[in-house]
Amino acid sequence: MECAANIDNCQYLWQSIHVPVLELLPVRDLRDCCAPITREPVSAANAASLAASLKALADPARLRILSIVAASEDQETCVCNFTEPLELSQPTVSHHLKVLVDAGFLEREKRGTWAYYRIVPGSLDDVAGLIATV
Amino acid sequence: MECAANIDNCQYLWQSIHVPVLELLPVRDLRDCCAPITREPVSAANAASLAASLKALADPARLRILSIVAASEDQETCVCNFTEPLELSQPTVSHHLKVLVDAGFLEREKRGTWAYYRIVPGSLDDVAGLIATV
DNA sequence: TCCATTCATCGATCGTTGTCGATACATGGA
DNA sequence: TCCATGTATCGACAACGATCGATGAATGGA
Repeated sequence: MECAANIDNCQYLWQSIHVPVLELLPVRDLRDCCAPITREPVSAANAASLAASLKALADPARLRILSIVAASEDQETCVCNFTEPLELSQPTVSHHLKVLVDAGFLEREKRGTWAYYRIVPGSLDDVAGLIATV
Repeated sequence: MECAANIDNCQYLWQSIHVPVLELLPVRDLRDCCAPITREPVSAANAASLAASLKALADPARLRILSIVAASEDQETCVCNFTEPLELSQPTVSHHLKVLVDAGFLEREKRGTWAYYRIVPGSLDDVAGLIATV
């Protein structure tokens, strides 16, 4: 289930990238105050999609979680490695991990009693690229 | 006052970029479950700073506002151009504009009765660059 | 089979935030 | 000076989200 949600999210991100965000359109009517809009701004759907991804990133604890995973030797970490540096309870850490998995930034693999998290390759760069195209 | 807040925010962003986010540190103690951490993760302060910037961006209306400004012919727009495409009330639009100005993504200039907004050059690319370094 | 450990989920709390109507402020024209 | 217009601010409300303790589910070992 988590895996499916993850794939969906990746596809969503992928679509957002390959949809032309800014397209040339005929100039609109002049107004009293401002210059006309020469390009079609980002659509409401694309804005909502990117906003959802950014919302998943816009939390100090989640940014540090991603950083901790990226900084670990095997590029993966179990939950027990987060609670101490973040100074957060285990349920709270699990909550943040779920948000990041659902948003497509982390993938989860359970081996025995432990759950290991890895960064989905390219996911952060994708969002960074989308921001620059707004 | 708004101008000062704007400058402060830019400096904050600037510092975040030039502070080395990931620094090499001696390997920590091995644990039972996970590989050791080989690099120092992003600090709590830097994470909070970046999260604040991302939080300002993580809203569909604000992303569309930035897009509308970027798509306008003179790279600047007055408030009256936002309410219609966003389908939001004027106070709500003003609220979002204030958030973006406080976060350092927009700058505001009042000419006569109208207020014009421009994108602070490089601000979006700065955040995009920071995401890739997490 | 029983227990300890790891992690996810649930329910509750409380601060944050997006939204709007009402209002205040500023500007320019009559 | 008075009024119309554009914009910001205020106050309130509802929805959201970060957090935690308690609990449940799964796994592995004794």
